[in-house]
Amino acid sequence: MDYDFRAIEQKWQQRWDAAHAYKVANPSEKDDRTTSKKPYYVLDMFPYPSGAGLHVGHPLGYIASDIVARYKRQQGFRVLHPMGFDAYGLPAEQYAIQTGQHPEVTTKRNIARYIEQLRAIGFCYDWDREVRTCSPDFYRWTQWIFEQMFNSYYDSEKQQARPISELVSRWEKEDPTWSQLSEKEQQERLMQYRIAYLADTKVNWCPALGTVLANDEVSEGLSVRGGHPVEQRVMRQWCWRVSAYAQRLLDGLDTIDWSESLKDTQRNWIGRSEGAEMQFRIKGQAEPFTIFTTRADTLFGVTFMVLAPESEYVSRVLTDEHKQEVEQYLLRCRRRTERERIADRQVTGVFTGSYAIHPITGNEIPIYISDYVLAGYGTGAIMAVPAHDSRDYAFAKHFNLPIIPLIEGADVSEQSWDAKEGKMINSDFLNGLTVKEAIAKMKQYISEKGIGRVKVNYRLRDAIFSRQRYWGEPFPVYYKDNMPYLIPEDCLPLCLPEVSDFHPTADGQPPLGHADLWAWDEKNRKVVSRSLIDNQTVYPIELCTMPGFAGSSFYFLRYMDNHNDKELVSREANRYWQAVNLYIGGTEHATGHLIYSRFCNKFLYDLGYACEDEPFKKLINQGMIQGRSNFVYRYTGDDSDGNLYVSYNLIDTPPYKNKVQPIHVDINIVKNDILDIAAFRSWSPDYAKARFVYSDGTVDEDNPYIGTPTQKQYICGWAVEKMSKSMYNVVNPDDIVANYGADTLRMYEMFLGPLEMSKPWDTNGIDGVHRFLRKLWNMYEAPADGEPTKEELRSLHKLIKKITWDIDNYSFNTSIPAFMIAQSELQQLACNKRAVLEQIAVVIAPYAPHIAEAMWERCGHTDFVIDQPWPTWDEQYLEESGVKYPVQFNGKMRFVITLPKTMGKEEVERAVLEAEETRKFLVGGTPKRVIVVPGKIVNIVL
RNA sequence: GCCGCGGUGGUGGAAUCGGUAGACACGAAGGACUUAAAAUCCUUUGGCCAGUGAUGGCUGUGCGGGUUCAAGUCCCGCCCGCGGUACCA
Repeated sequence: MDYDFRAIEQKWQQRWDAAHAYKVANPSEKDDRTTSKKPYYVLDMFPYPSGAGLHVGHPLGYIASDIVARYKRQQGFRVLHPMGFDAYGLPAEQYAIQTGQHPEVTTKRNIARYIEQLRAIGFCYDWDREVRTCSPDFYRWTQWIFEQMFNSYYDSEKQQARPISELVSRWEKEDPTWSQLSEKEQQERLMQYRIAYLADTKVNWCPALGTVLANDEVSEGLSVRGGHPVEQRVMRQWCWRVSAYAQRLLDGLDTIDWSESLKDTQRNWIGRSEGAEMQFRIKGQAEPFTIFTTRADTLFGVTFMVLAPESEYVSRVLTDEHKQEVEQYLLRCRRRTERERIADRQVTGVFTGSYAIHPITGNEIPIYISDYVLAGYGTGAIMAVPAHDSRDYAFAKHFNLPIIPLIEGADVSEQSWDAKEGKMINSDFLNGLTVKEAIAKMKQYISEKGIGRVKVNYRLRDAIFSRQRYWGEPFPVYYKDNMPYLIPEDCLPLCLPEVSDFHPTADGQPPLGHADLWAWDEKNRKVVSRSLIDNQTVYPIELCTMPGFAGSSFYFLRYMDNHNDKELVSREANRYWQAVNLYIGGTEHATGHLIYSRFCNKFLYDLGYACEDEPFKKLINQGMIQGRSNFVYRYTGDDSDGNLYVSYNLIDTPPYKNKVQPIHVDINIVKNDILDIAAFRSWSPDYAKARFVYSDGTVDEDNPYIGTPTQKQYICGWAVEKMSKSMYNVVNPDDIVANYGADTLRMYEMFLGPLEMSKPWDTNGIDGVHRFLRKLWNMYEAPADGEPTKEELRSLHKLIKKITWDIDNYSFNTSIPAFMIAQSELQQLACNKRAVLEQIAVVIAPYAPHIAEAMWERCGHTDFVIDQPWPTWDEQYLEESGVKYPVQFNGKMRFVITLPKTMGKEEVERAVLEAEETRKFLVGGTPKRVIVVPGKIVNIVL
């Protein structure tokens, strides 16, 4: 019978569904980790359900994790392998603005499509555990976590989050000023400590999207989503105090099994730098100002100071004489967008008229303002050492300021010497020391003299948590006297209200400003109409919503216990599953999701809601699947009518050379780079009159040939690009499933190459994998009883060993050839032994579960192959009596000799030297040395 | 600029601990079957050279050095591609 993959896949998907084969229950309460099955948690980064559906790039990681999940299950683990949807976000809302369709409607539709696509591929997800961030029974916990953060502060001594009530009771005892503060003043003070807090911050404002964006949502001054310009603004925003966890986020990296490159990306993003803060007096003022430097050793080379334009020190150093100039400069800085600043690297700045006093020499140092100093880092003020910092150097050259070299032999006439190498000069008591010694000595000196202190700074900033958008989690917050108060925990979830319009309001409020039912009745503890706001018992509710990373920062915990309506996750469920054993997803989340969720998890850990400090024990980044685009080449010569297309092999030959324009062509009308000419002509009216210069150079007006080389062909060019609609190179998994089956898709995606590497999707090779499955299927025509032969067992056990090694090492690509080789060996042996065939079905089940079930059934079973225990291999079947020794002469392989396995080093040497072939290659000479690696190789040195 | 990853046939890739480079698959070429085509099967397939041929020789993993009996793999110095990041003091 033919390999009817459609029937097979449909049948087994239905059977799995009917049997709830992928349902994973938590162990009952009396079970614990020692009595129950061991847990294993395999997680995929949940997708944002876009309108375009899945393309073949998305399932790559899902297939890999599915293989691991199935393998672990067969090894006897209880495997948690859930899937859900990161369903809030900008695209659905942008679409709503354009079309007027409610984002909930489009989101639901998109999710339904995603589920359909995912089901077709045969993943072993337990759909009972599905979560969606936009559903109230999920975002209730998003809001709950926000409330916990609001009610917590970071105790820097204990290095953990603590209830803010502890801080209040400490102040009540120890700080007499506390009780004298008004309620509002107390709230304001507490706000400076809360882990979720409200603050005036400089934000990335994106006018086109009408919202604020987090740093990781902005790249090179443009929004990551949509590519709109972003500018700087100061706004009152909710923030997550991620920076408090900087050190722990850094230290935790040493305890987890992630790729070095991903850890490095996080380390750079956290950006720890050890340095010193130093006080400089301002001439004529009592109060000093503070700068941060990592090069305390260069204190004797300071020739000017620089403040960030937004620095609070600016107002203090303003002199009447320079006031106008400075204000003009500040205005100019404020007007510039981030993008302009990045694009235009010219040195700019202005002198304030004030001077600082050098803390050791007492010299007067001019104070400048320049936007190369950032307000958000360190103290927003620096001491400039032009000889040893390239930015200071450029500034000094521009304003003609003195440059004092501090390192012996450093030539600073053309550029600064930034390296921390060399011996100090011109530096008083530091002279003669190395840079490293000098840094240490100066730190000690300034600490002792009270000039400054040792300080560690982090680049990591707090995360801005407000979005001026509709399609997100509402903040459970209302405002009394302009101060935020929480909606009581037992009133959650605070559901997203309906709005008449998804645009901002006329007065510039976020879309929730259109909602009528959006006021909090404190007395009756419920949401009421805004018309009832009296600021006595009814108050306005926050109009912003939460950002995308709110829900994705903890969803992995919720899967453990997703139907629990009392707790985020029960203690038992959390203790059982603990943390994600294997997390697979793309690198694009390196500095966003993977920082925020580590932070959020650490916070929940501090409060005792999560039992593991790090949420993702092992993480693999799957590579991107790029598109493989095809091109046709339109002739653009002077005599062209715009309808002539030149075959790719001729575009560099006259008369077409440099006179063709590449045009993307839909990859669906190209096969093996040969264009389907009829399809091309009907693809678009623009090409209806297309004529072609075929690969053999003939110009043919209207002969739509395609096929064998005896006929005329048009060869397309190709390139590897991002997979996107506009490049006509999107490949949809549904089409592959329809044409080849899910098992072929799964195996082919793995076959493409190592999971972590980026690679282009090239459908050309898929036939080989499909052919293999068909050949394998044909071997199951009539499984027979009988003892397998030695050779058959060797093939089988070689395969078991290989596949086990591969999955344990996440080397999925190398498994496919192993299956192919086993199939071809067994076919040559004409093997039809049930004992062998059923084991093949068991080990291929993680990769190709549908055909594996059908093969298992053909072997006479009525249960599921996916529940069969993972086999072990027996080395005795792998042993061969003889060893094939490659024999090298001077490192060059000459021949292979087979010798008994039992032979020792000397015997092998003797046997090789006596061999007929050896004499030929010695050509009479005597070997200088013979290297024998037993069981491996022989090398004869002449 | 800095950090990370990569570079192996026409293509995707294999070589897992320094030990036969190119497994496996695609593509291509030739052949079988067929009225024909599709499908299927068989053979060949890194490059160069010699030979009618079996075969043999040289060369070959981005480039240049080095370590080693032996290097795609380790070390040093470059080149190229991809990704991330950037006035972070």
